[in-house]
Amino acid sequence: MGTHFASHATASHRFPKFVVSQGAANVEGAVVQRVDSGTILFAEGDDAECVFEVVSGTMRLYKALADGRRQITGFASGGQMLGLAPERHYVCTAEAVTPMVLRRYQRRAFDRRIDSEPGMARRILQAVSNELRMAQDQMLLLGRKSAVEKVASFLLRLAETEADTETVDGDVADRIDLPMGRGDVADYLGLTVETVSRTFTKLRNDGLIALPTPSSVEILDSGQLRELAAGVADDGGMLRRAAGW
Amino acid sequence: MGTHFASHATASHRFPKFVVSQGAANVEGAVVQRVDSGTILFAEGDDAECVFEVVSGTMRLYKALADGRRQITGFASGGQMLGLAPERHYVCTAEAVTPMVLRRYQRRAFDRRIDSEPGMARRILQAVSNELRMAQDQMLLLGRKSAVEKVASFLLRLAETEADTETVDGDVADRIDLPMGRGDVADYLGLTVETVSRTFTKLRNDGLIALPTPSSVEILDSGQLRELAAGVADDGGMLRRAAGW
DNA sequence: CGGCAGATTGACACTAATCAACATGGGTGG
DNA sequence: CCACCCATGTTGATTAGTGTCAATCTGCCG
Repeated sequence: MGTHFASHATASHRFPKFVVSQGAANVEGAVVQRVDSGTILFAEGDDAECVFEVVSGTMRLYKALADGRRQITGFASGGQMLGLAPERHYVCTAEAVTPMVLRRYQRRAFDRRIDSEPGMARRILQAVSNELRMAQDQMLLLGRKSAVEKVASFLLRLAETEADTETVDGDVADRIDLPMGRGDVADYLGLTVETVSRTFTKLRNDGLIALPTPSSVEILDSGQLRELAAGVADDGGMLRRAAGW
Repeated sequence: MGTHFASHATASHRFPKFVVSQGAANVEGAVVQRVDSGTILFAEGDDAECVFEVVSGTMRLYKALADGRRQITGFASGGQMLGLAPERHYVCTAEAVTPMVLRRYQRRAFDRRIDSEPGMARRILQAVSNELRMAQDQMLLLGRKSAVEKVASFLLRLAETEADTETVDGDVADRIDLPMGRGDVADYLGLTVETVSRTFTKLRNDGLIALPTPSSVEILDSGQLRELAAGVADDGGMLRRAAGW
């Protein structure tokens, strides 16, 4: 790891837009709300007054250190709920990657439903548990995977969620659209923009993926990608060759 | 990061004891259970048939890659619940670091109480949310902190939890007992044993901590430790000195 | 067409991993 | 009771993998 000075933080990271446009349609306690990309929906430490549901678009959820180093803890899109955990304050910052449509609920109304509806708390628990499971996978990725393994895992995860929303079976999509830029991917995987870029290039040169544009990826060899993601520690035979096996 | 081959995995990691001794006392659906250190209480992927509560001792919770690389996602001690999330399978492995006393509940009985008692689901939700918050802190640590920052954060976190259980105020304990070895600390922080050891030594030489024994730490300068943990990127003036400021 | 943000590539620096030797210390058997 | 042994921890030398700094490329929008 380097010296960590946030030399690559861009202006949009440092001075994000705090404007939150007010929505219109009101359906059973929900307010539909439209926000521009770059909008900070809520910041780490804010009073958790609302719960949000993503209708369309992608958000980045992150925590940051004093000097600007940032760790994206997850991306939220299509149907995902934000601010579910019954904490007094938001535990991370939520910022729009793309223009978005959201449903906003008042925390108080939400809590009432939790206490009244029998199955409600259970459903929320299910959602939070799911987040926890993903968080633990991410810890394994951040703590123990190499750059290629991280990127491979990331691509496969995206491919699976895209396949879930588009198809019925548990297959992976062969074409992924990346709503976020290299900087976001880097902050998600605990890498730098340059390393992410180099790793994409390496995977392309090795024939595992194609990059029609920087923001769209085609998966050419999902098998090898999966091996990398699972951490089989196959480095293309470099070790074997070096040792003369 | 290195080549990741688990050359430092010890025999106890590879061939842990799977024996789980059967307990005796039965209090309102709970079975008290005693296990030796090294015992695997449950493994990642096992059917989640029981919920456990730690009475005494410390457990490591971890996920592992195919080649043995291991990421400890957390340590569980005094009063903490394991296997709360309503998943069909355990999402990580739980192994005793020290000899332990546990209370074991049947999952089915637990689910019944969740559905019957109104406040129950909410309390579980609270516990799972707390785990999620800690998981996100850990992601920030793993993805964006340097070795010293990681170790400083780790020590402070331990000191705070020890203070919570011993004192009333929010102060930190000045003396910490580490139930786990350097290997566990390394796998928790995404480092190697050697780096953890070197970092402890560095903190001792800098006068921030004392090490009466390898498994007990005294905090001498919690202020500077906190600065390190918060990521103020103060490297003790190394940069300035090197550049001749 | 020009400008600019994002992405890529290259050269180099540096952190932490690897490999290896040595220290410590708690337990066991003679 | 002491010597040995093995697990654990520490320290040293070297290197691999990423980070950093800097230049260049690409594509989009005014």
